[in-house]
Amino acid sequence: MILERPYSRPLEQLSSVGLRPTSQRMILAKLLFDGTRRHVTAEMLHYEVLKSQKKVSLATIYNTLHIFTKLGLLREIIVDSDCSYFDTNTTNHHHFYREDTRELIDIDESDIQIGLLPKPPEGSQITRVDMVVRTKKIY
Amino acid sequence: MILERPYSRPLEQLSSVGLRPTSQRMILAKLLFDGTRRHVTAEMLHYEVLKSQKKVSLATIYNTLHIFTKLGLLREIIVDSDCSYFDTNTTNHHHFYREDTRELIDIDESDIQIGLLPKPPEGSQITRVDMVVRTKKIY
DNA sequence: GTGTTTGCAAAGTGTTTGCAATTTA
DNA sequence: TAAATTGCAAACACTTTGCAAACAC
Repeated sequence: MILERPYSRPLEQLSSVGLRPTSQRMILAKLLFDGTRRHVTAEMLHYEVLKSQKKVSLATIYNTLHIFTKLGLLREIIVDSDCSYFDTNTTNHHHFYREDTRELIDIDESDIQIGLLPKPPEGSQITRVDMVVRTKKIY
Repeated sequence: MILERPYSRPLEQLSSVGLRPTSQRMILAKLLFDGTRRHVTAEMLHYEVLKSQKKVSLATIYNTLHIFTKLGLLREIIVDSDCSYFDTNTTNHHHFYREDTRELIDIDESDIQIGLLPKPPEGSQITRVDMVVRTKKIY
């Protein structure tokens, strides 16, 4: 597995998409773009912020996650109707979803071969292929 | 494409899983198990019930969809954080999701070749593989 | 009769929004 | 100082739940 971002560059991430580096965005960007692939929910991020003795309102976290997603810094992953996950890996890849821990785990695109896709419905074009391999705990 | 249920057998569907055929369940089962593959949301189903001059409360529709899902009559498909879809086709298959119309379209398992899956995370076993091919409108 | 099922209304949950105060450039 | 951003609290949409009345067997 190759990491595209070997070390943290939160400021560069923000300025690369033309966003003002406000203190809240910097706090979030540092947590998100720390060089590892992360899958976070708004609540998880909020908790991490508080844990680090800082403060960003939940509303701002939601707004920021969506802004980051719209600008291509994050990708939203829909696997659970209860909450949205945001992935710092915005390249094409897939996921295991552990239903026991509600945890997402990357599957590299190269680790799964998908054959030719059928033609999309008339008048529409494919934007993205998401494969979710759901798993449960072994008892 | 082969239909597993060439004609409607709502009563058989209910009794096969040991559910009492109450009038509400019969109304819903007739709409759902009409022999075609359907993808419905609770709201859609509610609307169809009202359109046919009948009445089932939304709460009962939600409860019934979940009971049917738990008993294997339906499969829940998660593609949109705004609402849950329920699929009358409970065999392994995949979907196109038209983001413009919010419509699900079946892709037969045989229409897509998926290579070997990576080993699932330690302590977990694969329960299901969901592929969602998202599409958008061509302008 | 007895346990199951229903429907209403209320509550719950994750998320979004309006808007005044604050911050950035 | 003009425009962007934040945070609060209220609003929101979808979904679930408590409970009394109705129903199935």
